[in-house]
Amino acid sequence: MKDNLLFTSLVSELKRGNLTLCVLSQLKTPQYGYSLLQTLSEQHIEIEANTLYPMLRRLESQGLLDSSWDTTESRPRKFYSLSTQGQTLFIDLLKAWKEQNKQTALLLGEESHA
Amino acid sequence: MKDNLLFTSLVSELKRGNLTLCVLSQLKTPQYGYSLLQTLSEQHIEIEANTLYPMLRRLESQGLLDSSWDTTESRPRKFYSLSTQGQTLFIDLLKAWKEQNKQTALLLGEESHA
DNA sequence: TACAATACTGTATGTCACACAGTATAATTA
DNA sequence: TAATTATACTGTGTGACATACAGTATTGTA
Repeated sequence: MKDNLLFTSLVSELKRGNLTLCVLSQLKTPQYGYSLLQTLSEQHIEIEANTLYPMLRRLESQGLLDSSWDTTESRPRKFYSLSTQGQTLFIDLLKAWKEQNKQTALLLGEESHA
Repeated sequence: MKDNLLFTSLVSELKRGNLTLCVLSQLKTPQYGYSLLQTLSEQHIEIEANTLYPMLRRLESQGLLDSSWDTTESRPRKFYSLSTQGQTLFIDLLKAWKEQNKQTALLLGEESHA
């Protein structure tokens, strides 16, 4: 719809924090990168491999995710899941997301019928 | 509530794109930095001066805002308002925001009663 | 047997929120 | 009337992140 570069980058900024929340929400049960990519895509959450893989490594290094390699299948897969800290943080982050959305919607709502 | 640094930075990421949208929404009528700071604060949108001022300059340099100095009052004030391009972009960005929120809410909603 | 799909790693770039530092005037208060 | 606070900005640096680009290697399929 919009081939405007500026628009694209603003939408990207819009997605930024949301993507982390979405990924965390999916990792109550272990998943590996590629499966997450597909799950999220099916749920209409667009995230690129180039974004997801670094993000998973980052979240692990921050202590929010645990990981382990599964080598029993045909192909080695790195499974990630929420650590204890990750679970707690996800709950708080979800709360923050809801609160922020509520306030933003109020602001934009008032504007929209002005 | 949370003095956790990691949590703080994740919330900050969450706000990132939203703040731009909020600021754009307020500039259908001209406002200056300091007044915006107060308006947004009253509407429970937390944004720091250190964030807002560079953002206004950025949005102007990107062509989304026009600006003009008002020197008739006691204190010089730089007024910003949406440019034509800014108006169009705001409408598209608002659409993108709504769509993204809908999809995210669906994903998180399904998770929350799992 | 070539090609697409799967499943990653590693590095570089540009943008942004925010910190920190600074300038300067008006209004308030002690 | 002197000190302080609120107003109203500019400028620069840092760290985090999304994404681009490049690469590795295996499996399934046409």
